[in-house]
Amino acid sequence: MRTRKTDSPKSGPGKKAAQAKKEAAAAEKTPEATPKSAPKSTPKASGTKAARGKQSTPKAAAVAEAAEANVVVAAVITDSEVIENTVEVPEKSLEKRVRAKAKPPQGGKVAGMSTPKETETTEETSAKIKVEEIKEDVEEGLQSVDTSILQEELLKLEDTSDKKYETDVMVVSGEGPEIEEKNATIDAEAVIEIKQESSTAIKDAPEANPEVNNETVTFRDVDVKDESEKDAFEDQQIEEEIERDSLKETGAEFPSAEKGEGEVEGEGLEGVGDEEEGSKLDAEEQIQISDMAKARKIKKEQEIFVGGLDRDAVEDDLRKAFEKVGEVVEVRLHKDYATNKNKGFAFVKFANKEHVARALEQMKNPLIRGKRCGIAPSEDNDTLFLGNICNTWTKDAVKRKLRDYGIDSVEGITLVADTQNEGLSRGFAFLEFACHADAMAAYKRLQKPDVIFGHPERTAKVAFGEPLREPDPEVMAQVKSVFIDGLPPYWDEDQVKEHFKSYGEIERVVLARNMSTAKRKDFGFVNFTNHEAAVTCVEGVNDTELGDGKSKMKARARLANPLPKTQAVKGGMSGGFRIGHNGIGVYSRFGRGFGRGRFPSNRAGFQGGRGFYPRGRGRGGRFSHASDDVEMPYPEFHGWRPYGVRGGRRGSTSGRVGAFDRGHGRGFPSRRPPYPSEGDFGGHFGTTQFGEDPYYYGGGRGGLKRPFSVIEQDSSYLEPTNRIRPRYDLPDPLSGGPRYRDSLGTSALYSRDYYGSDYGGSSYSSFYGGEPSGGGYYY
DNA sequence: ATTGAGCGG
Repeated sequence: MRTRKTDSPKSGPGKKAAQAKKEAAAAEKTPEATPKSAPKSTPKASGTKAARGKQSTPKAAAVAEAAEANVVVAAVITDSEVIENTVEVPEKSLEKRVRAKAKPPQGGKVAGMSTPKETETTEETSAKIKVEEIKEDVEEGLQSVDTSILQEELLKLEDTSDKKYETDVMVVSGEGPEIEEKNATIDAEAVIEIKQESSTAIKDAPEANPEVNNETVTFRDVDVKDESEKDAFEDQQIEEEIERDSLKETGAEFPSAEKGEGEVEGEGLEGVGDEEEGSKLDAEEQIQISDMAKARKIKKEQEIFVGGLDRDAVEDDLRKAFEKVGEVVEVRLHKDYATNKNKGFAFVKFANKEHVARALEQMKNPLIRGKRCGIAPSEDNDTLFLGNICNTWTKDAVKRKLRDYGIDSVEGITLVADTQNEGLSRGFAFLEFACHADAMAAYKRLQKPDVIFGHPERTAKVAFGEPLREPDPEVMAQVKSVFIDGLPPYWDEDQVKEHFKSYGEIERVVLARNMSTAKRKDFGFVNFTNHEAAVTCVEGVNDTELGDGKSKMKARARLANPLPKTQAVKGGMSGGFRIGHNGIGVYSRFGRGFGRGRFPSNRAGFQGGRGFYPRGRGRGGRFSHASDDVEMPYPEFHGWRPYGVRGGRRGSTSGRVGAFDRGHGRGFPSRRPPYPSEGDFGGHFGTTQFGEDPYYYGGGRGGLKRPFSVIEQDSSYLEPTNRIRPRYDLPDPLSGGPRYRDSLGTSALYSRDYYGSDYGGSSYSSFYGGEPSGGGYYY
């Protein structure tokens, strides 16, 4: 059963040129010249490697045909209905996307296949994989198929033959009404070759031809009804990955990467998944990474993320909307061909970053297709998650080990402590880097199979960190109190006041010493009479040493957690009263942002621990001004639900209508009670099924690194590490692994940790019942 | 316990 939609997803001007270019590139390629993508081979598989070498003419023909086609290669597993993977330009992305989107076949059957250096048992496991099994899974509708994995497996099977493992490939060419589809049945290898051809073809033109980036991908995940809510994040992740590869492939275009075409290509085909021995990234690789990161950054700066789109919105709707504020160069609307609708988000690329800035200024909540949306900058993640660390290790041990692996660019390590057991960690840490390039380089290095952090029989897990949350800028802009960690314990209130009075008029000082509740006694609060003084204090004090010479202590200062005082927060009608309810993604970082470095932020105070607000003269000054918070409050952007949703929540998009409306007492998802403003702290957070909005983009220019919450509802998405190198540490094969926190668990976790202890249960007056706004009960 | 600790009123 063919279910593919026939509409043409793309319609970019200049596409023809790109196509021509691709064709030309493809023409130059001979099948023989195509380096085998060399799916990582296990020892067992190596015996069958020969199969890869053989080139058959029918295949070549199919390859040629596909390469000629301007875009889509849809792979359908023979005899299986339903499953299709349709990928549009850039073709090179196909494999990556498929891999990224699909979850591996059940039970870890495939789990090891891209992890050549796994244990003996693993190899055996993967050797047992049969295509039929995969097909069964497909037919059962249990999951989508990771065709790249399938292909790899096919190649490993001793008896792989063209006959046996045919795969339907749908080639779509043309555009608009002239779109033409052809089905061709070819063998699995040919599919791979097609992919390879495609990927080589695109390398000629990525940045030069923006339209080739006008990709849209669709996957028919039969086990998911409505994926839209999680798609944004994963798609961006995937986009990034693709982009990374794409840039990598075009390394030759970058000044410092002087690879020959063949090499570049080979390199590119190896992709992220390659797992060569070798302990360090070589210099060239480093350079490449840094180059692509630069290019990436530039590209990212030229675009914005648009979320909360009406599902029926089309590229043109976006274009029209944003043309008002800048020259729109490209609209990448992510679509779901299964439903023939968009996925609710898009990336809009502008001519330059000034236009981006303007858009961010003026189009905070654009009305597109009649629906209020939200926008955010598109940014990078500089934080790595490192798991599987022996829990007795100290931060220093981690740091040393990282050095052993040649990673010395870490700017900060947050080794998460085990609160129960003094001195032990919870076995994971966050590594902060100065930039995405550094993080990426480290990521690559840590991917290698020799990376072990003391955990017996376990390689470390590496991934990009999930975003932390940031409080509403408007709210933070009113905080007058500074939380200071590392106050000399012998200071009393007066001494503290004396020490900080230079920053502004101090209303009051509260020391932990005098708090019965405080576990530590080395922190305190300095309450100024105005926000500016608090900010000044934070910047002045942070990372300086305090003390009278007896014992100096390095202090860390942050704006204190805002006190959720009703409307106070609202500062009029516009504003972010939903403290702790927003979903601004923030990656904590050290030593950046604030002049003297910065304490790692966390969920900005709405986590069991109150956070340090990472904003300020944010992020290298790219967008922020110190006054941002004050002068330019960003309206909220409430989007989809973040975390899991209890039954039914996820089933439809209708409940999301008006999700971005706020402050008017209406427009919230129908199944969700209107937010009482502080109910977010109280009732709301106590009620775990109502999670935070993941797509809150409060203008995002502050610490927002990624406008998503990454928490997954189900396990059909693989995070980077998994895509690249599945591990065997997934205790529950059916769950997709422990990293996929289930919705309720997640919800509960967040509810408790973020908001529970401090705010939970408190009853604050409802916004809807509310007191008049204004005032601002912040300290 | 493989996605973050530390915050009063």
